[in-house]
Amino acid sequence: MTLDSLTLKDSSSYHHGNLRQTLLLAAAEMISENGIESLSLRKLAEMVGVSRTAAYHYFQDKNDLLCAIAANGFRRWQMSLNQLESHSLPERDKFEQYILGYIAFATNNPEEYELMFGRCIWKQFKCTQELQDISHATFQHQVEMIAHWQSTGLVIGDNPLRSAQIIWGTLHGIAKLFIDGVYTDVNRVEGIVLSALPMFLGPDV
Amino acid sequence: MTLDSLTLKDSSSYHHGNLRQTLLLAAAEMISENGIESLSLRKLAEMVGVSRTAAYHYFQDKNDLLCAIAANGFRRWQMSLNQLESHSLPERDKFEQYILGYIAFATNNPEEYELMFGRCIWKQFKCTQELQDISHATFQHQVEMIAHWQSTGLVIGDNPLRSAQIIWGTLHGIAKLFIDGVYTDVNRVEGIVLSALPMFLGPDV
DNA sequence: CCGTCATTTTGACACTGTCAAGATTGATTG
DNA sequence: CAATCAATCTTGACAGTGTCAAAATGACGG
Repeated sequence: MTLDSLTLKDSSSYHHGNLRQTLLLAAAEMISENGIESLSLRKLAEMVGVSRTAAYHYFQDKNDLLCAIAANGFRRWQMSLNQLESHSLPERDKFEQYILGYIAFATNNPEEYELMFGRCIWKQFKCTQELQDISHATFQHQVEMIAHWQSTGLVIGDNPLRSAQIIWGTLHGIAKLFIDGVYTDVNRVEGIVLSALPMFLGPDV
Repeated sequence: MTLDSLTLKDSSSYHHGNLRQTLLLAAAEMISENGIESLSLRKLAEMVGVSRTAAYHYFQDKNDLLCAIAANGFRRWQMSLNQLESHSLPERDKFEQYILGYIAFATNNPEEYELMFGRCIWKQFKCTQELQDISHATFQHQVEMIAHWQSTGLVIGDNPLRSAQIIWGTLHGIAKLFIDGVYTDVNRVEGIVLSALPMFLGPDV
């Protein structure tokens, strides 16, 4: 499977073969290059070498395509989580890696992150079932991780859901202020989140 | 100045008189009713009773109008801050009121908040000078408030800017997860932010 | 009354998402 | 092998958008 087969249609063949995959990849690239709002179905079609409405055979509408990209993002993030858990590290270091990993994921894939957690999809109640499922599973996964760290006394609080919401909120807020350009120096984000870390730790660590 | 004079053009007169104000008010209402992305200059013009391009005499483009609305939001928020400071309250209660006030402002005016702190304006580097000025002043104001609370030992940390960034990040993140519909039960936001509050307090309070 | 100027309108263009209907093709039958 | 069928892709069309250039309108000072 060459790159060409994923980005350009072999102009001799009417049927593309793997148009859905190609569209998803091209759209993801387009988005990460120039932002979500720069994605147009028509430009996408032209880039892939297909007519303007071809995508409608695989995606109900533009929102459906965006949901699929977001779902891919959740899959990647969950793989990150699994990989983190498979390492054998002191729990305190694991927690730190979780936090740094979250920020890294957000700042390295800002547009995908915006799609996953932003208003674009969630606010308008147009969330695909697929996206609903994978995102809920991911949330659940993270709550369980926090709950575990809390049960060992590493993380403060006695309500796992509450703690997860606060920690997540903090990470999300700091990430978003950078992603959206309110904080302008992206290089400082690690330092900020590292000084926030002790806030979450219990008294004995 | 009646409501009519602010929303509908007196059809007998060619010149509107206060079109800029009228456009700003109508746009703000339109946005807070149906969301930022539902604001169209053409619908706005029709609602105000004026032709589609009339707004271009007062605003350079759509982005310019959005910046003006955001700037109004900053002015309102800064008045809130001033009002809070003028009250005579124990500092600890003032801090709590600050936090609750921030969340209330964000959740009561979600679309305006999104405009003030979201990617829509900041990410695309199309920020008006007016908006630049008022927002910087507001940020500065908040950093000074945190710095003051920190100097008295109420708030943890020794770096005022750092602490301000973290506190603001946390508030922003929690607010945004609600506003954008990731957290769905808006009524719980106060509880969450109140349990986050102790994280920020020094050891002796 | 005339001209200047701020203000508003009209016409036009390129762009967007999306629908309905038709064209093309590979696969599956009889 | 040929005919049918279903999947796939294209064409035409429509309403909507932001925005520019040029024209029209009205108020006001000379």
